[in-house]
Amino acid sequence: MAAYADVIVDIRSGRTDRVFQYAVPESMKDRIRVGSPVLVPFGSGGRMVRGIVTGFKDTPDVDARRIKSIDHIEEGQPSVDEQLVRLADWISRSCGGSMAQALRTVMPVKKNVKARQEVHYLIKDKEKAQAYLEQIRGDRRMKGRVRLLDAMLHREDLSISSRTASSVLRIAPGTLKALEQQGLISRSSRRIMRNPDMPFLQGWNRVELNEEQAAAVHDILACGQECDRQWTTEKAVHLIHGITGSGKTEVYMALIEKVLQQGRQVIVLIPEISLTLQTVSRFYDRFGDSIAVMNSRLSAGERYDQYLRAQTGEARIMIGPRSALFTPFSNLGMIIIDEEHEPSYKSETTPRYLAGDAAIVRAKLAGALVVMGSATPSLTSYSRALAGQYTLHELHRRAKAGSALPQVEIVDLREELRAGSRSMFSRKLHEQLEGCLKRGEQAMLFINRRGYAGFVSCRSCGYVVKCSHCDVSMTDHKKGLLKCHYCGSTRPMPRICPQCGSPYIASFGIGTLKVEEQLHREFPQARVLRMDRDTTAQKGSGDRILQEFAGGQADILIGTQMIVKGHDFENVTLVGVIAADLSLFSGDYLSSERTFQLLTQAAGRAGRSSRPGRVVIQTYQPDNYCITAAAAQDYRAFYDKEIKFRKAMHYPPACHMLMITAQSSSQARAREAAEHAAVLAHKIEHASVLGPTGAAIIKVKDMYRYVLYVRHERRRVLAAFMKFMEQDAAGQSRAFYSFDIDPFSVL
DNA sequence: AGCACGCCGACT
DNA sequence: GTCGGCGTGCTC
Repeated sequence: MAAYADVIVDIRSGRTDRVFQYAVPESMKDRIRVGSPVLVPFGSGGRMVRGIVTGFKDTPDVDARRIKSIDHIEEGQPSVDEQLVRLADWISRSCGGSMAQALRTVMPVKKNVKARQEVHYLIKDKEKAQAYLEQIRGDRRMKGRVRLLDAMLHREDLSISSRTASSVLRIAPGTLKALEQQGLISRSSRRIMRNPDMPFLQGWNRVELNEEQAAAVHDILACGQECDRQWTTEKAVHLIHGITGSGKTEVYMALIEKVLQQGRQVIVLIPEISLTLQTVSRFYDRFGDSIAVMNSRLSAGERYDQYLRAQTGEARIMIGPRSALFTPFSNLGMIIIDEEHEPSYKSETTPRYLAGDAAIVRAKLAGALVVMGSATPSLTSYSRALAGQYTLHELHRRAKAGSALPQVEIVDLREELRAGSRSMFSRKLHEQLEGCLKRGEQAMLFINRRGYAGFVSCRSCGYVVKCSHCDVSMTDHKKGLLKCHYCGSTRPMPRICPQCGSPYIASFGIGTLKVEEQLHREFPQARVLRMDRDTTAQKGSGDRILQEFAGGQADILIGTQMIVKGHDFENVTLVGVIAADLSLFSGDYLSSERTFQLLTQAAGRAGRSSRPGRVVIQTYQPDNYCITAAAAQDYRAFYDKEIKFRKAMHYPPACHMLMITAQSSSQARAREAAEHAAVLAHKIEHASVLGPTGAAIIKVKDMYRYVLYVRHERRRVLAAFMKFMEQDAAGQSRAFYSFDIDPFSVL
């Protein structure tokens, strides 16, 4: 073992963001390794600080007399996997932020002091339990009990650990207690040792794969075998582009099964928003409690338990949001990223890593495969797949027998206005809603409130005011003034439409509440549920609304984008998009992509079972390619158009962009700081600099904000500049800088 | 982040 | 003459 260790000293400052060399005392040499948490003397006075070992060397880099010794290894503190230390190094270099910050993001949370005992519950009498289950099935107040008994009865040993019951099945402690008191289950602290070699796959709920699905599974596994010989990105990274309802989840499950059979583990990333009971229970049905679930709602202790389950091999599948990427599996075989295009796969705090890119790095370190899937892949991923960097798999057919893609109609709202229809429901949508209600089927109304900031458009011809330099829409900035969020140019609000001369030009804003009111007026008999940020503020209320709707307790569900993400409602035959344009001109380069994704996903909610689905998309831009392509569920048509636009405008993925925001309570100082950053940015070779300009909302919480964009072909160059700026800024406290690298969701 | 070193104003 | 202000710089 080497004589010297590289240690990252964990101090909350960018100034010490480098390794410091320490001597390894003889007594530690057999125990210390990369990732070990250590206590080292740092600075004058021999003050002790925490650190993480990131590497070893035989020779000192500096005068050996200056090198101190490691004090001790912090036993009991969680250590970091060697692979994860290297992943942290990549994150720090490619996404900005200090190495200490990167290490903190890949590290497990601090251990909970109290040791956990293994409590198990066992079904006492199988027949009795089954009879009781049938008796309460369908009772909505007994949902937890049904879930629990179902799971337990499906297990060979008729038992379940309390940990699995609460974290995977979300069973309340009271439910367990009640069933125990009824004498149906018994509590014990017996430890069931699972034999890892035992066939543990239960095999129920398995679905035959169709040809397309089977082919994708086969091809991916074949690439996996080649990767075992030599790992390459082309062979290891797979993008499944499958239309809504094409059964991507079944493909994932088949893959997971195979990887588990090889004795390797799987990480499944899903967007935070779809970490619902429905999604997780699907996996649980198939794989039982070899599943661990990460969730932002878990406490630190619970989270650590999930880590432990993964580390000890008790769990072999980790399902969770992007942070699940750092699960310390020893023999990781596959990382699955569901709904790959979702914005929640990018960290919104430093380090701003992209789960997809980080997954590829982790997979490379582990020799594992990456499988990304989406009905609407991000432009970046799809362009990489077309360029041959990833292997592309296309699923063109809906998996469920008899289910077809819905029939989509676009309603031109300009025509509606001309025909004298002033309601936010077009005649077409009104008629469809009526029919839907009459047949006792359900409808979803989707309104994208994100565009609330207010773009300016003409109600008569659909004209949208755009910036002449940037080809993005201008937003209603303050009274009478329009502004471009990219270059900062302004122009006065036109009184009449510059295109058709109509006076019906105004900024546009509409919300879910308005839709609900209108619905009550036009369909007083309909039972309506509303789901948006206001109604889901309470923990668990989102799940409740969705379950009520799934249970048929409402006819119409109104909501923002949160209702379109991956929920399967069998009885929904109509989807209405109130104003498709709302997200189209929100003022950033991603607005088209986001609109297309939302519309495609929304349309995909209709007709999931055998009854035919219908979709009505209302818009002022019936000819816009985002809308026509989404209506036709034609991803490729959208992609081809959009990628041309991005290339022409030098927007990602044609290049990378760094956004620097300078903030200060003094407007002059904020502007100065942004200008200072711009001067420095201009020195980067092959970079182009946009701005600085005042932020769209210049003053937030009494802080003035100026933004600057730096474009460069290489992300690393931008990350390095960001690091430099962080340290530069720490030295001169003229203003406070914050940074973001593309893709940014909102500007 | 801490802590020492360092070079200018009001004090026992 | 000295105590101490916190500006600047370093920490293996």
